[in-house]
Amino acid sequence: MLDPRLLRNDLARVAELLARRGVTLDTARFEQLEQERKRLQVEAQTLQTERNTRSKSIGKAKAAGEDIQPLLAEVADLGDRLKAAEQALADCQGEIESIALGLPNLPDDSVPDGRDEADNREERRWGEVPSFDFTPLDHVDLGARNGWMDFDLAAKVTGSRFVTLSGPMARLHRALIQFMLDVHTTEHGYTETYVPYLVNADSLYGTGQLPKFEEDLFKVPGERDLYLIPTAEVPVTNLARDCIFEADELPRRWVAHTPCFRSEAGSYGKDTRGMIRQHQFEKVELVQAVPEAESFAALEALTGHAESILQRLGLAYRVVTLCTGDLGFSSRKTYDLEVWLPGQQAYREISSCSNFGDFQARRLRARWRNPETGKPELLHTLNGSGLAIGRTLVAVLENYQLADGRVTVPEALRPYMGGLEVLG
RNA sequence: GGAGAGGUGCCGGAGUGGUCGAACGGGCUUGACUCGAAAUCAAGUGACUCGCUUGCGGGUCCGUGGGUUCGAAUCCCACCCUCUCCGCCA
Repeated sequence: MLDPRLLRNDLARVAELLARRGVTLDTARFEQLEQERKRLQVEAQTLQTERNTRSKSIGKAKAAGEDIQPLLAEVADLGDRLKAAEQALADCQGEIESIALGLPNLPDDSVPDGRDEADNREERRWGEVPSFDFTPLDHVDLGARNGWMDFDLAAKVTGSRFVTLSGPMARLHRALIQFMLDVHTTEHGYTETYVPYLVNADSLYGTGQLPKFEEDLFKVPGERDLYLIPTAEVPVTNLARDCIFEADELPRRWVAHTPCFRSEAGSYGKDTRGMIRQHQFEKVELVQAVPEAESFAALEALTGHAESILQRLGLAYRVVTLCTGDLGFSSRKTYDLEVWLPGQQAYREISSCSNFGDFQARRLRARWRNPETGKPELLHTLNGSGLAIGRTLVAVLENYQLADGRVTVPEALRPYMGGLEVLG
């Protein structure tokens, strides 16, 4: 959520920045609601003051043994007027809040303007795009070998956009998870964290998936509705909800491996082949909570942590800054890491590293106590995939394939594969 | 699933209708004492928010949401969560 004070005091600038994202804010309507809010709030609070003072004097009079009937008569209609005023204020504030909850974060100045991913800005490339003296297969064909990867089986068990892995392929999948967790915990200073895969609505409001993006989620109906997590970002970032951290407890760096569940509504016909876009996939997620001053340095560091995984696996990739039109709802700046996939002859997203500023923290009431002021201040939250496991598996298969369909195991993963050098 | 207990400030823990944002203890901060420290003494110590604004004055918050009342931490209703015992279970 945006800073309500900014919305009040500099609405024109907010509207201007939102326009960069292609979002139109009805400033006239908003200003009108704000004025209304102000008027109603003063009115309601005046009535509350009156009620408080009068009730107190009734209490005193009664204690003194005086007749309170005349006093009671004086306040006869106060309750009704107060109730009406409070209701009007609540309605008005509700309306303002529903607008505010629907507004995305403001893009940082360094974010390029643009409409869609075609306008993203490439920052750098790493690694050599492999060349083959044969026509490389994609991961679906490679995985079909020996029944290691089977989409039909998964379709029978569940439906489309699921996969089953078998034998060494399943082990390679697991090896990637272990490898990534080990690197981030031992070398990058993250604390390994295990979290629930079902979350309540409050958590999803906190990180911004609700109220706007419910259709992307799998909902589990029950006495109290729960949702399957679309990313570990939700449970992990919510660890900081309603917290006030001391300065020496920061920065917080969490890493968690979780499955992720996405309904992929609206992506019909997109990436229907293979493991690129599934309803269920694994991810190792990096999450940080830091003071504002460290926010942007933390984004660079976090992106570097994710990059280091690709580098150790020897996978060519590029880093792009998402343009305003491609930026996620809660993010003010995002770097995507795109890995080279020989099967598609293209760079494809494998990690998304975002700085949310205080946008999530405000919804979460995630704060820290600034020793300089002694006051609680909103934290800045960040997260990034480090990395998406399914897509990394795809990248390893396609980039390390041999002419006969076998696959070399990247050296970094061999300790996790019992020393195995070649799959197949 | 059955039975019971409970959710109060950073922590422990009082408070069962009126000056309670909340006793008391601990913690923490500051000051005094001390060469220094400990002990002791004194003062201070919640969050959020509104209006005018060096400052001042309000409001809200005692699990959450409703209700009763002039007035609710205290009474009523619903829900959530935690703990104990029994059952079931990986």
